[in-house]
Amino acid sequence: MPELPEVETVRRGLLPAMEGARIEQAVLNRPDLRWPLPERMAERLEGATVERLRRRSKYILADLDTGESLLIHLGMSGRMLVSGVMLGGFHLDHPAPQKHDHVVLHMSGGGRVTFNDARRFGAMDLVRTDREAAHWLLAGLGPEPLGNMFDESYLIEKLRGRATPIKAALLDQRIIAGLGNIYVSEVLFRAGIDPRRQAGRISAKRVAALVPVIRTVLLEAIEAGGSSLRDHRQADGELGYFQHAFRVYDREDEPCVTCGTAIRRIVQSGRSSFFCPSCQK
DNA sequence: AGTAGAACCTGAAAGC
DNA sequence: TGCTTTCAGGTTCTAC
Repeated sequence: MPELPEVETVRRGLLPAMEGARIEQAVLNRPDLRWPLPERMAERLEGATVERLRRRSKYILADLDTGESLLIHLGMSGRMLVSGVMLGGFHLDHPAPQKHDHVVLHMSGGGRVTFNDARRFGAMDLVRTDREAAHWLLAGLGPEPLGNMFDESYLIEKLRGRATPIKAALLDQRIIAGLGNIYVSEVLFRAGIDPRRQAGRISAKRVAALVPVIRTVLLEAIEAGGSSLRDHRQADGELGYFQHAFRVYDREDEPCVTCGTAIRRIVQSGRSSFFCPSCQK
């Protein structure tokens, strides 16, 4: 489900329930997600106040006043539901429990945060905040695409000599952290690059042009997510999903928005890529 | 070293 | 209607 923009939208949606609030009760309905939950997780959470909510790539970090941070990844199907607070001008009532509600946090102030994940590819862990960068899940991540460490010269250098398709390179979280299958297709469409092209064989000029495209695509999606929070009509408290008009993703056989050619779908390393065979070379 | 593919899970949708 | 197959927005592990 979630790539960087969706995770950022989830983070923002969690703020009113979590930031500055105390975790009064943590209910763990199973001992593991993708991996076992950390030792004594409920005890380490209960009584702690959430000082800040941050995002690193597709991870959410809740900094606690205990010196630890709760690390959250939504995997493919992970969903966050907030209730008991105001969101987008609506008061969100507590929903009935659902199948796959794995972790429920009862917050001071009446807020509730429910982590639901059918496929259980998601994860949670507790890490010392001051040693967070060394955490095994975060240590290998490349730069934030919206941060200062990501720029034209970095990407040119990283892609140099690579035989892998540009699609796979942009999906590689060690090169750039936060893009997923949807936004890679969208980025390559806007940059006019064929997803099958070998990363190291794209001219430096075209690689450089990718950088602002990546930023624009992500920022537009974050903005769309922000709108969904402001104009939350369903008021069901589910965060991170929002209507966003994709130009190529999931549009196989539909006309290209630029030239009308039918969008193609191919499989690369087991995953769908969508592109316009006329606009992308 | 670098890359492609399988594996981890469940559920929704499409196909027959 | 019901059974089977395919596919899903992520990441790690294994095998070439």
